[in-house]
Amino acid sequence: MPQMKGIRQLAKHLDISIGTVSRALNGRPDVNEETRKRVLAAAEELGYVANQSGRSLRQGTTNVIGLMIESSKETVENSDNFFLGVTGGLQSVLSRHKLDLLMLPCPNDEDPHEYLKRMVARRIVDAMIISATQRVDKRIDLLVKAKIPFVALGRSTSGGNHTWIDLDFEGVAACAVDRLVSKGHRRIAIAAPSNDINLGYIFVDAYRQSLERHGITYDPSLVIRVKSSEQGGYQAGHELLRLDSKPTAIILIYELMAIGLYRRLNEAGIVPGRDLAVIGFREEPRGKFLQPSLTCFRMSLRDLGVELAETLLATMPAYAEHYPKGARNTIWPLELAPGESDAFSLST
Amino acid sequence: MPQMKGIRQLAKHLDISIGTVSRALNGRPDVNEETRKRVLAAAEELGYVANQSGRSLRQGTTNVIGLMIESSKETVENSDNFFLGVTGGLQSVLSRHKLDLLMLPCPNDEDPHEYLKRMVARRIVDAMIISATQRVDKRIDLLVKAKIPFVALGRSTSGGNHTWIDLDFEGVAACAVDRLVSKGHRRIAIAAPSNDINLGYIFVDAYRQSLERHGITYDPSLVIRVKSSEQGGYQAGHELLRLDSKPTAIILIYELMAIGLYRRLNEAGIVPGRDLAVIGFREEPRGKFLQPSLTCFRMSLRDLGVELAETLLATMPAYAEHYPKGARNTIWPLELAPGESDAFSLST
DNA sequence: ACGCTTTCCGGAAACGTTTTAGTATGGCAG
DNA sequence: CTGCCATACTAAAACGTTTCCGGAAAGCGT
Repeated sequence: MPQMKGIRQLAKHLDISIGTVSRALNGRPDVNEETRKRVLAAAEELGYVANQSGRSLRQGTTNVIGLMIESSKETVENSDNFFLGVTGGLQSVLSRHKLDLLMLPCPNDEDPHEYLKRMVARRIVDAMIISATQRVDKRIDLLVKAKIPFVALGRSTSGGNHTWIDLDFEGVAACAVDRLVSKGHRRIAIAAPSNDINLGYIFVDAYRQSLERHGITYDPSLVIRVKSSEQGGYQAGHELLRLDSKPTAIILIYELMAIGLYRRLNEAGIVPGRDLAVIGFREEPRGKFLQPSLTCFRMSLRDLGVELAETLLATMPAYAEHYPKGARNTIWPLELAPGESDAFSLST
Repeated sequence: MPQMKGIRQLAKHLDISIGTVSRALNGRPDVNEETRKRVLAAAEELGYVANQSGRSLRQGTTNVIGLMIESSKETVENSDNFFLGVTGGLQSVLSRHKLDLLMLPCPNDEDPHEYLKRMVARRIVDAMIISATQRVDKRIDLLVKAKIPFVALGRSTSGGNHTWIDLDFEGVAACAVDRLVSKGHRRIAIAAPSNDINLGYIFVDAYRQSLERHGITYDPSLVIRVKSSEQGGYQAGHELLRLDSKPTAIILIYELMAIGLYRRLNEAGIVPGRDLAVIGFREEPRGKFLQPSLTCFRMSLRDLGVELAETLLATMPAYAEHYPKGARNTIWPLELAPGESDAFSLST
């Protein structure tokens, strides 16, 4: 049996109808257990696997979950192992339901909305996970209209109340501010991304609220808008040094900024952790490689992937029974990973 | 026109046959230019995109290229932005041919060979790029037998002479050894991965040959087999310190090892670049974040992606005409990125 | 007017699968 | 013996598209 042409060949080889073969393979009830065994054995022997095109054409389903990611220069530099780490957790859940994960990398010269539209129209996935959602994100309306179950990684105001999971920026900002204030700092700067990413707004808002909770008035001049890169960090250090009334602490939203900041501080003879308290955001993959080590926040990418998968399955009618999630929106916590960079204290 | 059910609706709306609509959309010659314009306009207006299942069922092609990656813990920690970086280059080429890229992440509890078999049987991709090839890799035989065009990222001895691209480990090893020898070093250690990955063997072989070219006899005790992780690097530092006749330089195959090595050296009061010369392998994303900065090697991930895509297209009959590549195997060069960690010199 | 080619389009088959409807068989109660 | 249900199967329709084949209309040289 060199060539497996399809289910027809398999049926002929077994001398039964193709309908029965199909039902046997798909675990349908109305097939003799004896027959099923024979079919399964023959399929295994001949290496038959159902053609996905024919299958999904007929039943309108693909058993594939899509994870849309962007490969822009900035994403590559800042997300790093993020997606790879998350996929581990995703798959550990999805594989239990015989679902496969496909990563859809949006070309960086193409509009993410157009890309997603094309992928959706192709009907290659049953459900989607989209990441890096913007404050207003057309992709969400698209998915809602196309009636494709999805979860957004990152909150958004688009498309009514869709399901999303986001990192606990408020918690992180509050924890960082609390920690710095408890060390006596009053003038705390923050380096935020200058682009339109949602994270920037939320983080700075939370930073502001945390300050005010401590009775510290929010000073807009301490919010330094720079690129989310090493250069941005350098620039942030530069801006910081030019302020009339210098802050004694700074919070960085991207840990990549830290390297640039350290460099600029070094040029000025300022030592992080001794002359200025520095707290970063995400640990991986570079936070702990700096000298002095960066105080920052940590989370389990794998666990986040598990949560994402379970949330997604809860939105898919065919699987929802196993995952009766109440909450449609989840705030994912991060844990403080203390380092040396915020050792500088004003308390006596 | 709320619901687009398919080409049939579109044809009815235009009052022409579905055959003509299909030919118009696919750019076939035998259709009036006037008609084609009308069809295109209507398709755009109604948001019609051909259902991929029906399409690929009929013509046995999907216009999708698969990139198989592994999301094992080790891959996540060491590959980092590697795949995301490469996809940028891949897509810049593929999109010119209206090909889409799909990343197939193999669950880390599943045998890569079984996973690939399933994906291939599904006929969801027209061609494949596989990565992290082993010395003997069953996936290659599988793809050859299934007659699926593919390129392996990493050389292998399986499956006759298939097409592959690999990093220039020989060049890197030679460059590192030459550089260290020129600074007077004679006892040069190497920290290599303890698992079966191809890279380990090739790299150490090249290291050995480079040494012998300089008339230095290869000393197996200087080859330290450790895990490709921070802990591995720490372990390597430990082993190094226990050697009777201590090396004056060390080459690290994974830059992630450097952080652990630095830590162990620091405990022993040894400063990299002053008391011991250290050279790492890949720069991104952590090499330059260390203090003192790590001398290591650098490459353009995007360019590598472009090369991969062009090589793959050359193996696909439908596209080969545009990419008449001669060489089926490519060694991808890396460039030295000097840092401070190998400043230690024995020359007078 | 005729035959020929070219241009354009409609009809229908085909891709591989799942699923619906229908059928033969046998058991069992009436 | 008849009617009825359960079981296990077959036959055929359906999914949406592309492509082969044939044919109508038009152009053109004779």
